[in-house]
Amino acid sequence: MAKKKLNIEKDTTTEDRIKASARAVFHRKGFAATRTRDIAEDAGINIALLNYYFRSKENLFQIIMLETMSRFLLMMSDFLNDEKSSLDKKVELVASNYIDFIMIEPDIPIFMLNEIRNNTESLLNKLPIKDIILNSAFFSQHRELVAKGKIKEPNPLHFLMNMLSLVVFPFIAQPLLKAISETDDKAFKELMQERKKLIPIWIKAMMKAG
Amino acid sequence: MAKKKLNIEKDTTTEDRIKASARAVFHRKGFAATRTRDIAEDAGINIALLNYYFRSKENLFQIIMLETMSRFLLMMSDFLNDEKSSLDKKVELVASNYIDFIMIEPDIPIFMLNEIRNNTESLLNKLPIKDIILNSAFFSQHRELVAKGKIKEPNPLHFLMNMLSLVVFPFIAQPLLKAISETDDKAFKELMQERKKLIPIWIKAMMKAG
DNA sequence: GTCTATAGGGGGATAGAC
DNA sequence: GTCTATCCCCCTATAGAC
Repeated sequence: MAKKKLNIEKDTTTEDRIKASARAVFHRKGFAATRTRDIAEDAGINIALLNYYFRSKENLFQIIMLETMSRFLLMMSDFLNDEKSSLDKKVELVASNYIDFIMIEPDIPIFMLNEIRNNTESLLNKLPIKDIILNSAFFSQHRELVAKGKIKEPNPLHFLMNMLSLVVFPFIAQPLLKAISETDDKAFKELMQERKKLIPIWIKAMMKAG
Repeated sequence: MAKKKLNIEKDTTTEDRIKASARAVFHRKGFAATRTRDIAEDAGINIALLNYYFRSKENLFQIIMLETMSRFLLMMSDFLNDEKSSLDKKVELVASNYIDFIMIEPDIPIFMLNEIRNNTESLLNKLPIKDIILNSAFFSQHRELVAKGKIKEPNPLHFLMNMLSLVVFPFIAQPLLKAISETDDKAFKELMQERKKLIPIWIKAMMKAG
């Protein structure tokens, strides 16, 4: 233990190493609590070089934030727009893939939601969020099923909220839930694996009920 | 508009006014992004006085954090331990009251979850979280219904997660959801009102399904 | 491109008058 | 108790050598 693994690979450019470190530290601590020193140390360089490449902490943050959000959005778009699959299948896709994604990068959800709160829309307006989500196959399929009477609650926003809630929230509340239930890391991961199968079943039951 | 309402009431003690301001600012911006100057200004006093009463920013934060978490825990405990009501009824209680609570103080959930992430358990261990939640009537009722075959998924943690997810997550993701769907504040509040009735119905359907 | 040294400023905390 | 003035550290950013 001890000795943290630093991000000093020889086969990447300095710029990329700084970005990788910035991403890691920003995601873990958020903008305000992050010091450029931490990023520089993690990347194995000094602050001067960081500013040489990225001008300022603020600017570096904007770059990371934009990339992280684009990545998230692109992933969502892929799942929600797959024309071939049914709505049920899409729920399975989102649950399974998104849980896998968050397991690998557990800091991203709370990081994004927290920074969005502060940046109040400045960033949100730079991305075509509305187009991607609202015009997705996911939403039009939902509309069809509502028309056919297969789904009771007609508002697609409730549907989207429910799906994201059940998938994402347990990770955001992870420390609290662990403390409540004396669950260790291994057991928690198993719970999340179970949810990959359970969430689609639950969602299906909800659609019929209310 | 303009002119922010400052917290300068004559009928409270200075100490209480500082605490009220600290609570407001910490909740909104988190520990790292908060400056003691902001708190002092909001309370209508200066930093010297803040340190006279509370010694340090860190100490003031600990006090606020502990109070906020205690308050949250006490509320949960009240809902989950009401011996008279059925499990279904408890779900209604939590959904309805907790949504009302968050509407009044929308910053609390993400504030708590975010600061818990940084403080890593130091604070969680000061509170009797486990006892209050795990030994609650809520959990024993859940166990009974599992035994009777009325609930399919036996793990009470899934049940707790689902309930909290459906209630809390939409508020945490509020800015994102608003951006996605072009929902304004009024419409969003109506959605949350609808959820007070919908969540208990959904939960009931989920229990039977998986 | 990368470093050392340092400027510049902001923010938490304290001394001391009232 | 409350204020003004000030200290001092830490952090971002830049100047300038290599």
